[in-house]
Amino acid sequence: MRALLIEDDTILGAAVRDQIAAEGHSVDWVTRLDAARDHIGSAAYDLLLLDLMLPDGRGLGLLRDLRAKGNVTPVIILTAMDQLSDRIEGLNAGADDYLVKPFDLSELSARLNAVARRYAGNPNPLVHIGDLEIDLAARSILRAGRTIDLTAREWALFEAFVQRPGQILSRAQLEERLYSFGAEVESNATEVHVSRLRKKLGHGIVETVRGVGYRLGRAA
Amino acid sequence: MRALLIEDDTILGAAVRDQIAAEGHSVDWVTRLDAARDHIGSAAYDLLLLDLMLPDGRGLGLLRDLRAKGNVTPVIILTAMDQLSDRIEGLNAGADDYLVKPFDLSELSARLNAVARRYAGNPNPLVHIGDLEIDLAARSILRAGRTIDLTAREWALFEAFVQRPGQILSRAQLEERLYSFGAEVESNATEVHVSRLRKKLGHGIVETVRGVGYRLGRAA
DNA sequence: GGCTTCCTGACGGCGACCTGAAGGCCCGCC
DNA sequence: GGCGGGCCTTCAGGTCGCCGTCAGGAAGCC
Repeated sequence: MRALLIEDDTILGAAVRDQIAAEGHSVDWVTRLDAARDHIGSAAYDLLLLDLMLPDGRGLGLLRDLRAKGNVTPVIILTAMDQLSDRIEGLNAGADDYLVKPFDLSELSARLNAVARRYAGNPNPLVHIGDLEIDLAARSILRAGRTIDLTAREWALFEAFVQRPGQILSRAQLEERLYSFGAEVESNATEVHVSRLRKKLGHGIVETVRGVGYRLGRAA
Repeated sequence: MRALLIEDDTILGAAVRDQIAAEGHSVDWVTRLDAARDHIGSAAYDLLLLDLMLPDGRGLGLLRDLRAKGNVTPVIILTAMDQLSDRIEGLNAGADDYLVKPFDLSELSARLNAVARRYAGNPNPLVHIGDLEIDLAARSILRAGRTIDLTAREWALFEAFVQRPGQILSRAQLEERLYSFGAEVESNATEVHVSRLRKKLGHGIVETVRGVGYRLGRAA
């Protein structure tokens, strides 16, 4: 998916850009409306992320223009907490969703996937691993039509493997992912989670690389 | 399309009437609530434009009455800038949209067309979830021929789930939807609403995803 | 065989979640 | 204007699932 980010705050913009890129999408980032118009005119985007307060005008005009021209590209509005009327106006002008600053990157990620999926019209992007059918956005796993439920930690682990198939992930890398930052684990908690994951998914899925870490099995 | 304009300001009223007529619709214009009731009782309108401050009372009562009687005619509220609470009440009472005075006639025209378009497809599409039959436009739910009544909050919640089947909705997303005009919730009100929703719809419908949010159950 | 690394069952604490009850607000009715 | 009822929020008590910890055993590696 290709997204255009229109945001003049450099700190926020960089964070958002990185997050979208981390999800495997490509991002262009501009800080002004005129630049945005140029980009939209010359490239096909699947999603626009639009800040409303920009140095050369308000973003709503751009949105209205696009919709008036029949452009139906999904638009997510980024807006500050106190600009209620802007949000309302934005939705009325044809925005698909909006995020109130400051927002969690996970929140952004969720909306992103929702919008992308809606736009694609597809049921969902599915990943197949062995006999498992995985819907990363909906956080669901199917085997032979039966759903498999994972807890938060189990899912975080599993997701890490699925997003980097074939790659060996060290314990440290996994723990970094499970525990938001700094939190140290001095027990074998990760091992335990791997064990529980295997119990639910079967033993061919996660493979031990002795002395190094874990990776997806070759059943994939 | 046939519209009823309920507005006591003669200058604004005339302008709105002319604009709607210019778009090729027919308009009736009244300046009082009692007259509005008479008209609605005796003719079928496709759209109501409702001012909230009228010489013989507040327009909200009329709106509530209509919705209570099952009337689903689209309603656009006309309201002054400073009456934020009225707008919230209005949307909760079942209005489809609103315009803040003073507004552009082009603005009016856009909303008008949006509403007309939205309700052009006559028979409402039905959504089936488990043994429930849902008519999103009419706000009705049937199980085995019996209707299930939801309160405003309950419906808002349920609608959110129905519109995004399979997707997990975080508390933040749900609350943003329930209280879209800025109010913050620091209690477990959302949980309580989910609880009541389950009591009315059955326990297979809304499913908890611990640590993440809620989603439609797989009974669907 | 001895050492290290890894696996997994068990368990207790904690926090997320659920739900009944109470109080307040708003609205319609008398 | 007072009264009653519906709806919403808040609060508190209780339940239960998840997670970290530990320990004993299994599996690799020399």
